[in-house]
Amino acid sequence: MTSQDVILGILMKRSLSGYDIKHLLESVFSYFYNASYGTIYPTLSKMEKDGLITKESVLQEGRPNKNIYTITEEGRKQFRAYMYSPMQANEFKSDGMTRLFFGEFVDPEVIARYLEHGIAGTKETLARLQKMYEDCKDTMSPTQEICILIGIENNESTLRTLGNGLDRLNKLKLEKRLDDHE
Amino acid sequence: MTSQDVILGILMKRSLSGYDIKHLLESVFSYFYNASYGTIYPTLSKMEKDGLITKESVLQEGRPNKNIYTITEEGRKQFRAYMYSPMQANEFKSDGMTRLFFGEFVDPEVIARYLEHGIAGTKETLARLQKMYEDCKDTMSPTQEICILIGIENNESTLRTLGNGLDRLNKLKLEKRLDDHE
DNA sequence: CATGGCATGTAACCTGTTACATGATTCC
DNA sequence: GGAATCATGTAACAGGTTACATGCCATG
Repeated sequence: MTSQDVILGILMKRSLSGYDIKHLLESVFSYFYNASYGTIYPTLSKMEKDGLITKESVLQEGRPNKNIYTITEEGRKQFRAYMYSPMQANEFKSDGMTRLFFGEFVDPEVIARYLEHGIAGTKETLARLQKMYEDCKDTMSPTQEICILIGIENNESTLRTLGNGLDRLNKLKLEKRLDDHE
Repeated sequence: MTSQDVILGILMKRSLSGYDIKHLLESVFSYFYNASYGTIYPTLSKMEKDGLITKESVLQEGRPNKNIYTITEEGRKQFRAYMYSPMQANEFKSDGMTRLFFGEFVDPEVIARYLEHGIAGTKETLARLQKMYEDCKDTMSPTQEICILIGIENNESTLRTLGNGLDRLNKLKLEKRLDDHE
């Protein structure tokens, strides 16, 4: 999965500008994919050069001009090729988990901070996904609904597991305190 | 979090070779971090040059020689700096979720394959984590235990949610079939 | 005799981010 | 007056992967 594949998928439904695409990625996709302008604009240029999309400049008053990109038949073909290509494994990289793994080298208070930070972040993501689901569930495709429900369920579970982690940590602290009094 | 931070953390406990580090990453870390030899060896060289670790060549008979790396006081200082630096957000990139999101453009059978692929992969990860937990739980630090338990719980949840997704999909297929008969 | 484990290393490549530049308009 | 939104783009850099090169030993 490259940014090109994702952009092609987005353009399958309607023509958009690079700016629009970025906003879509931030809202709907943010849970499983992300890209910066520094990726999007050069990729769009390359795709146009390769004939996968066409550019139409739209003049606007009071605002900068827009470049609206439309997928070509060649682009649709390319997108289908992606959708039928072998699947790539998920990629997950967690600074929080890494720190937790090395937790024996820092104070328990720091570990608690790690977990609390994770809990706050997960809560935010969850709230965002739930809001999105409420706002869009009538206009979403069935598989998009599955997709967002999976995201919600996963974050709910992560929230539980991080909470459990914090409980385990507090239990450890308590045990240690009891040991110290022996 | 860079590969340097992770390598420093690993060397905090004992001195290891690049080859050993790679194997550790594959087994214990694979759930939340990964690096290839093409990252590990150049990083180790750079770290030695920067005085964070020292190299000791160990001659072996019947096998290639090993370079065993040991963390220095400077390296420990650097590692502590990482552990107290601001936390980075988790990174998650999912080809499967992306395809699911664009599911309206392919046959339902293909979507089912996506989900089944995800289920198989998650089961594998889960089995690996559970085996690791059984094998190592007596030698793990408390926070490492929390870490692996979080991984297990998360994969159990993902398995449930993917299963739910498959059920939802089958329900949709059924509804569609009923609609077609009207 | 081929495969896989042990062990290190590099060069070419890919993919992506950050930070900057530009500039008008609207909202507080 | 300052910040945010709209809108595009690039250059420098970071961080990584893949594939290859080397070579011996043990196992099937």
